[in-house]
Amino acid sequence: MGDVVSILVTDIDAAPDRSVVALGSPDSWADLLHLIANRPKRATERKQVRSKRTAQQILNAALRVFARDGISRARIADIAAEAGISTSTLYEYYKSKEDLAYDVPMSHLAAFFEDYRQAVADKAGARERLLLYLTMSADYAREHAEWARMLYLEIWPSVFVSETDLRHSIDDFSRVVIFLVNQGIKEGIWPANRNPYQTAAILVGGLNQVIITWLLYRQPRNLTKAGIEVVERTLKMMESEKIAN
Amino acid sequence: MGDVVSILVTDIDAAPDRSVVALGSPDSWADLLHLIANRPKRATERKQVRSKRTAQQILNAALRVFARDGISRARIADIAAEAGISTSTLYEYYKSKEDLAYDVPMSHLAAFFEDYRQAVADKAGARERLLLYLTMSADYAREHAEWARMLYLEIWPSVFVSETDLRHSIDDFSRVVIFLVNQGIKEGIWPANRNPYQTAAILVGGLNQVIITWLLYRQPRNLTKAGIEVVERTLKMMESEKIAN
DNA sequence: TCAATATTCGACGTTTTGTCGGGTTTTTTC
DNA sequence: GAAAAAACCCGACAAAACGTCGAATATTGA
Repeated sequence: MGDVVSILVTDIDAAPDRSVVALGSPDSWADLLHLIANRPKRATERKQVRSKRTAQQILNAALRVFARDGISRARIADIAAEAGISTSTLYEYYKSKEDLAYDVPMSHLAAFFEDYRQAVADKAGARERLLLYLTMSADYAREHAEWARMLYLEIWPSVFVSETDLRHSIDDFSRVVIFLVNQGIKEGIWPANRNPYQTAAILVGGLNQVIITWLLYRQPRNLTKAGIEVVERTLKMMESEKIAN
Repeated sequence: MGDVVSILVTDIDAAPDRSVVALGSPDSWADLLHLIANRPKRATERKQVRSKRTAQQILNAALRVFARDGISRARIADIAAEAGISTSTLYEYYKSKEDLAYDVPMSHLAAFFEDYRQAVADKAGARERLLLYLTMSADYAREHAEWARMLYLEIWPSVFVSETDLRHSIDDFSRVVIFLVNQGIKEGIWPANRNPYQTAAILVGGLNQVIITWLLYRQPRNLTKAGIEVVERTLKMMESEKIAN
């Protein structure tokens, strides 16, 4: 999987520093949901209506062209043409192709978090919340395949995402899983003698593997179903760990 | 995780075509090992000794520069300079940057397969072979971090690898896991009512997640240990599935 | 040794990225 | 509601990176 959950680590060293702790491990579920759904968008917000429309057209065009040609092969001129503007206008919005490539996945990621925030509102237990989260992420990839292709297969793994805002959003993805794993341990669903980061890695890794395989080969055919199955199987195995121990 | 194991799928549709079956699912373990360790190298083998040395220098230089700057930011001129040749000479060896980027991981991948082939010689059971395979892959990533960074974080997930020779080697990685999972099912170690592709996805996905986290953040500190732990835990969980069922 | 072949490189052409100055449209101010 | 300010847009141009070609050099084999 690549993917989206990679930072199983951010919080580990955070203990000494209050501010990082506050950001890294919100005390409550509500705080965490609020955090992930409200990451600052672009610093350069556009003022005029026409301009907002242009900005949106650029994002749409970029998604199409990047998905079709791949980021490295895609040309800025093509994206501008697709958006119906000149290349120099595009540079008015983004300082480089790299900058644009990193911004494209952001809006969708924010939309996913918002979707989840609403869907999870009436769920209480860690298991139910986690199951919903992971299966929704598979389903979201299926529904927005162009975007998922770009994020999972090109953007996420890039070493240099580390330096961008996008990194925070990607970190958020795993932060949620780790929070819920810890909650589940507190609830006694899963054994406490397991490393929660490792648990999260297995859950997310397995699912992402399935998602990526689907993105590349459209196998398994029904991603939604396959996502649910792999997550439920993994969760069940983890629950039986307690017994087996 | 990206990773290396992605093609959990290749064999599925292969049944009707004999040649594909033969290639995709060798009957014996020995055949499979032979296959993966002997993928054709470059088509353009060099004739002169001087030239072979130059070819090696290019690969070494490319690995250093790609790992340092990332593939998209790396410049062909820098790689040539690092290799002590002119850029036009480099084009004598590779027709494009992309071509070079895809070739760099190949030699190491072949070396890994060869290492494994030797190490597994005296192992018999599917479980032991699989455990060795996966833990060795984590350890190999640790030992060759620059290479692993390039493969796991940049090359592997790329959409366009599909079109290259590299894809075959990457497919080989998962082919081995799937072969061993099936062997384990025959041996009765794991339950037969599970989808072997899914089983492989969980094993590889979880491990790769750990490897990628290490590549990005050097966490967990001891990758070798963490790799063994996550694989053993997953294998144990899978064995207890039978009981829990 | 010398002819045939393989390899190297400097010079040059092409493509793509990115910048700049000025013109146009929209918003703000009075 | 008109003028000033700000935001926006684009054509022309500069810079950088990619990639090609033919001549020069080195290697091989007879």
